Amino acid sequence: MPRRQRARSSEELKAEDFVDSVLNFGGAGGGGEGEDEEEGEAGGGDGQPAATEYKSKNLEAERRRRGRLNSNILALRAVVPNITKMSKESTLSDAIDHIKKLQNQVLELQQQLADSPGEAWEKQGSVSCSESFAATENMPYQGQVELVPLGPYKYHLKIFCKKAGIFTKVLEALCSYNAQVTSLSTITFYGYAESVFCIEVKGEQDVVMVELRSLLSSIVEVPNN
Amino acid sequence: MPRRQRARSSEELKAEDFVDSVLNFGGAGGGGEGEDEEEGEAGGGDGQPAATEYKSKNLEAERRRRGRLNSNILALRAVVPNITKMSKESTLSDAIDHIKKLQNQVLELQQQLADSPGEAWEKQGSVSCSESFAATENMPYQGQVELVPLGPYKYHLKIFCKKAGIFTKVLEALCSYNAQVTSLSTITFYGYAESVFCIEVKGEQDVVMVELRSLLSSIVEVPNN
DNA sequence: TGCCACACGTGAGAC
DNA sequence: TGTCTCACGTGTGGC
Repeated sequence: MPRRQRARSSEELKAEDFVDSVLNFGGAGGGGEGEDEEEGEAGGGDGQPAATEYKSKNLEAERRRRGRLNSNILALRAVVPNITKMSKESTLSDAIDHIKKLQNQVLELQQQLADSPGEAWEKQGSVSCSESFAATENMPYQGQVELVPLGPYKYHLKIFCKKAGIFTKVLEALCSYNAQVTSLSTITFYGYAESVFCIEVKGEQDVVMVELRSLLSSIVEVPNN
Repeated sequence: MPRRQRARSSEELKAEDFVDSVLNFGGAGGGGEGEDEEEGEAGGGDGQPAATEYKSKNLEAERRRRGRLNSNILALRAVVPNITKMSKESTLSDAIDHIKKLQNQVLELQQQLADSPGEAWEKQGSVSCSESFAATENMPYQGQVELVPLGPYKYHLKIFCKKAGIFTKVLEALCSYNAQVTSLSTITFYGYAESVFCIEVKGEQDVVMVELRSLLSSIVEVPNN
């Protein structure tokens, strides 16, 4: 045991020599064992006082790499709201949990939004609420578009569809044809929606309206994304 | 220069001694400089052949810690879909980007859901879409509830309000009063919504319906959350 | 060859 | 006191 201790201390001394010689702690380490490196430095002839005597090939590169890694950990800690402990490990764990939570949240919200239109009645309401509706199951789904002339430049646009994104596309299509929406009525049931737009298109010819109708049909009949 | 080289090599020798003595590379390192450690081992008296001679206090602990850290990095790489490079640094960067993206997505979806009823027309459509609506600004907001008897156990429930959560609460209230919703019509405009429910309440007395109406009023007139 | 990313064991410091 | 976390420089393998 004492011999082991002796051997260990001798190793430690050598280690200190080595580390100090690289880390420039030589001044603090001081004393007798420092002589070797100082000798070496003096021989090196560079004017610097016990500094920059030997650089391992990739000392600075490794230092930079550590810096980048640390910055990333820090940035990760910045974007994760719930940090339990200020340690790398818990930071990573919290980040993982947070990502999972966010992914679940996104999935939930998308589900809610997809089960619109009309306020996501069935999903947001509890099951008993859903049951309180008169049952009308297995309604066959078929997107439909009607464009009915009402008068000069006025039309009724009726659309029957199911998914949310379609409404936005319809609105954009109307915009692209300079159609003014003067009123809008939507009836919803079990996630299906029938909407009636009152639109005004100033000075457009019938052929253009046929084009618009065709565009709307392609939108509504597209498979639900 | 040659002297510097000499000094450096001497340091390297010491370093090798130290590292070898710890890493048990002594056999490979062999030769003259190995004598020191072997001497130490022999002195130590443990029968093992040049192995496990000295363990820094927390060698295994640090090894475990590294393992945990690595596992976490691996787990992080597992939950992040877009991994650009198989490196720790890019893994962390990708994780950060993914978290930011998810957070934005959640915010967007929540916005979309909150800007219902009626499919978030104004928000999802671009500004030009919003402008294509005939302007009806500054509509004074006042939640309203009407409960009109239609026949035996049948009522028309008319609700005018703005926010999404209210619909759910209304539905729950109807459920709690055993009101069957036979049909529903919603008209939306600029985020406001007027809904007409056709409901059936079997065998309830008028006083209960007054109670229900009062409950619905308290729901609708609540400040927008 | 150099460059890059990684794992390694160690010492220092916090608790 | 021990335990834990971290930063450090080095060796090594892949390109």
